[in-house]
Amino acid sequence: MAGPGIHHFHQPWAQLPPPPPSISTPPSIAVPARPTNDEVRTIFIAGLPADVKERELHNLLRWLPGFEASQINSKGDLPMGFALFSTAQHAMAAKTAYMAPPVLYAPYGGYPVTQVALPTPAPVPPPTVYAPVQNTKDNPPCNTLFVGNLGESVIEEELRGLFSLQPGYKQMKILRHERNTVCFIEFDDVASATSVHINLQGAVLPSAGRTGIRIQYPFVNFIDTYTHTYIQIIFGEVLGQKIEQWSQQALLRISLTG
DNA sequence: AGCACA
Repeated sequence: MAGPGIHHFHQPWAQLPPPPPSISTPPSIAVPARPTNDEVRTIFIAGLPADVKERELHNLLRWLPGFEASQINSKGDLPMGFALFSTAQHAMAAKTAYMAPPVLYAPYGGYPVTQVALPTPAPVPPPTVYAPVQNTKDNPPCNTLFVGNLGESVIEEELRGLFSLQPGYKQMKILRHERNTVCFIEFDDVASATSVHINLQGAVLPSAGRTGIRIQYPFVNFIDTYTHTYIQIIFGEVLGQKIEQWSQQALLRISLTG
């Protein structure tokens, strides 16, 4: 359901002249039809993906207090977003909300959980048999390993017993499928994962048959994905004039329009 | 080759 203000402000906004295509000429959008006392209640958002949808911008902003409406101007080469708030304070607060320092993605650690003492898996003697493994297509190193070629008969306790003893081990997840089983193992850091990647490559687990396990880095490295997802904020009294800048990579640039 | 947790 749409916010209460979106319908109310749709008409006046639609009547505005189309905002100019360039950042150098600010649109006169902060002149809503309802009486104001020259407050700046509008936030200007640049750096949006070229295919951004109105709905996506709305979903991004709708939770912010005082949010009334948003719209996208796709006339220029890059889309620009505008968001209207009920007061200047709300607009300011919205800007501040996106100023929050980046939350570095912490796998499995994003929210508080009650620690449950799991039974420590029985330690498994280090594998003595190794089989050659072709690992032609691997992915960039990260702190998590993907393990395949485990066979159908692999015993989870054996997997846990082996990997949980490795230095830097954090946790692992085993995915059992119809015909094969894979698992992910998270370590404290890339170095720990890398040494396991090297040392246990091709290890033959007693329960896994005669072929060695294949250790790879996963397709998707969420740590990289999230730590490199910055939101850049630029404030400007005049649109496009940088006054304060934060972060290195831009997903969004949010300015106050005047 | 089989690739999750948010």
